[in-house]
Amino acid sequence: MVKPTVHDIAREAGVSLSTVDRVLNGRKDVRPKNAERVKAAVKKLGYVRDTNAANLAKQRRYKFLFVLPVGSNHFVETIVSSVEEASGTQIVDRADVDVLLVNAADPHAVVDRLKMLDLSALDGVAIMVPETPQVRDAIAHIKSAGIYVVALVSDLPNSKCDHFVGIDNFSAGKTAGALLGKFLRNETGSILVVTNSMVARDSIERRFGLDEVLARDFPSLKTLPTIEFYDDPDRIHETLSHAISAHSDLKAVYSMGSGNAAMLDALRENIAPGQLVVLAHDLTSVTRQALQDGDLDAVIVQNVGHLVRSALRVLRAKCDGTNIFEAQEQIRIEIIMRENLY
Amino acid sequence: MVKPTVHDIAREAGVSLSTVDRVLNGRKDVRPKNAERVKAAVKKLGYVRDTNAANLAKQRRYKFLFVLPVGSNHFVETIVSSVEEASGTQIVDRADVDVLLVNAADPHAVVDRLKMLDLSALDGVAIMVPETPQVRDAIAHIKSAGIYVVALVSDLPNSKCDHFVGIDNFSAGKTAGALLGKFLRNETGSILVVTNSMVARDSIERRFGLDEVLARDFPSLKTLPTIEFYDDPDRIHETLSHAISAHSDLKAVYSMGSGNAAMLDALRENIAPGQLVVLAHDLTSVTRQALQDGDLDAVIVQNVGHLVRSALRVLRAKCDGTNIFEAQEQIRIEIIMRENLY
DNA sequence: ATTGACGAGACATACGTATGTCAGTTATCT
DNA sequence: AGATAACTGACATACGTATGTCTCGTCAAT
Repeated sequence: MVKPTVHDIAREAGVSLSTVDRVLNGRKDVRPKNAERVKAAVKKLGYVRDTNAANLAKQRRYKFLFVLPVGSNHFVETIVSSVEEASGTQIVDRADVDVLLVNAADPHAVVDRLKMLDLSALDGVAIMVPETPQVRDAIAHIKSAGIYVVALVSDLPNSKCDHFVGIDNFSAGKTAGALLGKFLRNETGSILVVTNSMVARDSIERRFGLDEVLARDFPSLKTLPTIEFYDDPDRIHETLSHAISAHSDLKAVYSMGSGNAAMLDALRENIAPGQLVVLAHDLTSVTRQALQDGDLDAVIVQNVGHLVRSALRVLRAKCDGTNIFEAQEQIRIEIIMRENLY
Repeated sequence: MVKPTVHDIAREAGVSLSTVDRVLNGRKDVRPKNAERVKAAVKKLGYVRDTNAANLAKQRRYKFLFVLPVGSNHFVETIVSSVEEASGTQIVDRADVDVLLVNAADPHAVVDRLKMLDLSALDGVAIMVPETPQVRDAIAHIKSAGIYVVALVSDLPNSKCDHFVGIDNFSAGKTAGALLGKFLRNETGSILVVTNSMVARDSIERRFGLDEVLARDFPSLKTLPTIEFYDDPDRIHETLSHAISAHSDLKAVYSMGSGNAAMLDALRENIAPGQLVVLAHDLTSVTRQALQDGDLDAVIVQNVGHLVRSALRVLRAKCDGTNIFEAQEQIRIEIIMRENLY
């Protein structure tokens, strides 16, 4: 049983190769009746286009762009280096991949940068910025140019993206809750929740998930109101030491976002090692070191290499018009401790 | 900057296309001097063979085989269905994938089945059986026929495999130890360790890892000698209920291998839900349900889809003579709870 | 001087698909 | 009916690589 080719289709349908090509590539100038016969032949013979041969013939190179937020964010740095790593892999075969760093804090700046893109030389964009009305419009504009867009890390539910590559942050929060609950089995006390900013939807969703699990399954643990850092190390030190002295029953700290370096510093200054359970998100040089040193009990992770490769695979599939294999593109919520660090 | 082709190499080296082809494909009839010039040109222009075009021209289809143990093993079932799922993906493009089930308990039977293989119609094998001298010889035989072999799940360190696809079981055991230690924070007591058989190297390595972490980091927890089930449900019930009554300070059960269904049944009969911390390996229908029901606190997992796809990617890369991307082929030790179940 | 082995080049064909040209055939509209 | 537009097929060329055949020069051994 050998794979059928366009020639087989042409023979089966009783039309010429040109007509088959016209049907397959959605060109005009083909009678409905013949189009039907070609489609029937495709179905009957189980023809699937040989994407490699097609791309070879098309001499096509894809151009993909990652739009990422700049800033003092270690997580983004790991994404950038994963993108660079992935360039030179089978995945980015026949594709050029670039990274564009934008100031995500300023929606207008983001949109301005997006407007400057040369859309004619672009096939797909993976974008990681908070969703604002301006951003939503910019994405609509990009998409109207026939460019595929996937949301990365943070979903953009109101923008018409082709795909979301990232974890479900509500589940991530629930996972944090379950982990804290099990780490504090049979204990009573309160949990400090910190993040850089509750404006980011990620933090909001994680907080919801956390509260749901703790309230339902671990009622002896109480979560304190979220403390926001606003990227200010001084504020981190001050608020943390204040919270620690204010809550004598404090049992754990859960950091939902970035700013882990300063937070860990502040913890080291104020409490003895191992006194509190400490949980954070994302594997960076900081959290990695903290796991090694025992300053963090566990980190909730979305594998960045997987994230980047998945985004590239999805964009390629969209461009090639092939199906994506859902199971492979599912980003898992991983729990990393010192012992299963990679 | 466009990708150089064989034509560019020929021009650069001042030889004909045929000569370039002879050098690139290791054929004879090339003067050393010319071979050098071609190699220099390849390096200078940064030529990399277009694998897709090459495979297209070669009209090549690869044939891969998964050799897996039969038996009442849910884990193997998940592998088989992952293999079937993956057939029909980009990964197995230009490849046929088969599964061969063998009776791993009988090394001679395994070897007999391996000897019956038509090696001329085979390009790569992913094999998951315990390593015995007979198996080692059979693998050497397969390899001597120019077929690539990767070890799956259990490493075969004394066989000359091309790759190992699976987790480090020593680290997996350490992860279990850390998890138990953190789940039983501030508690004192003993931990029951069960498995089907300590003959499998996986179990031995996991046990080593477990003991190392518990002894070093959690000295208040004591591990009991490993109980072996030998695939006997009655024995599971009997030994478990005996162990539970014999150790009044029992705090946790860690199941290192298969046989989880019967073990969970036995636990449900003998103890109240939530009384013990329960840990197991591998995500199957059984452990999945037990996580949902709260009968298992966590499962240590090697993602089976990833496992299968990695094996296929590695085999393809070996056949194509391309590099494998290590970071992508690293199988991670995942910790799954009800909240991050996928 | 002849033979033969080896090294090298020129050229052709193929893989499955894309795409263009051009001549020729229908269908549709006035 | 004639003009026009819509459709169709035959054919060629290309993508980058593989692989075959045929030719020819070189060099050493007979």
